[in-house]
Amino acid sequence: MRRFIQPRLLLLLAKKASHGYELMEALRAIPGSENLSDPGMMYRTLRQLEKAEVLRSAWDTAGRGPARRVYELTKIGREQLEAWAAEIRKTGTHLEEFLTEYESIAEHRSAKQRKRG
Amino acid sequence: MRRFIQPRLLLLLAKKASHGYELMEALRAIPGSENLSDPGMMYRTLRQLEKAEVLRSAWDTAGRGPARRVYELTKIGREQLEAWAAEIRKTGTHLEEFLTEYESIAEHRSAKQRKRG
DNA sequence: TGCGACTATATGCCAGCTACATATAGATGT
DNA sequence: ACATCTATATGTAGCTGGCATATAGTCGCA
Repeated sequence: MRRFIQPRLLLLLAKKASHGYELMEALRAIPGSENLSDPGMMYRTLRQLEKAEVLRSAWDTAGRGPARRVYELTKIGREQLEAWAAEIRKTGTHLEEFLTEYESIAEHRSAKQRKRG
Repeated sequence: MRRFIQPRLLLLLAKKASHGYELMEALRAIPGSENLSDPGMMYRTLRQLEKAEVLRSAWDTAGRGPARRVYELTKIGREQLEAWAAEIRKTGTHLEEFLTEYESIAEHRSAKQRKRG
């Protein structure tokens, strides 16, 4: 699934507004999404989503450490997330169909092998 | 899922040796794989898989129409397909986890909306 | 026999994406 | 003062995907 970082970010932000660094660490903690936690990808993707009005951001200078750019979902963002969910459901179905097909021929093959052996 | 054309081709070829044009039409007929049926992609991917010794090919001049380059799986190819299946199973799991999470927050949101309304 | 449609393989190109490296800088602890 | 951590951002090179284009054999048919 291409651009899986996008739905992952939107889902995280749907739960709670957050900034790049925190999102990066959150992704790092999700099995199967570790590879999405590259800072380069992160920040560029966030800016791109903001440009598309899927997210909006504001600087947060309170708290400790350097200033953070805090992102939150817009209405478009919530709709986008729903669209992603629909697409991911479809993709999941296609993957299952693939596996069913694969297992049917794989079993066929091992049946023949049992016969031969 | 990146490069989904590869597992799809390998699965088709695991069932039956075939050539580019036929594989293209086969993909076109599989729901969710229509977009993989571009001839440019097809032929390049097939050559690439042959170079990686996942497939082997031979010209077939019998039958009607122009000569066809017929591909079949190698042993490496069958192993590769099995590896793809394993990866796809994993990806499927991650997608399900995503959807479960999404549905939990989506439900939460609509519960709040019902309360408000 | 000439022409269009179909079958078949192949290359060119470019925009966008990904991975990896690097730059910058404020805050914190010792 | 210096290292480490937090935080954001850019540079770049290679790969991928989508779309267009080239080439050519075969078939049906008018």
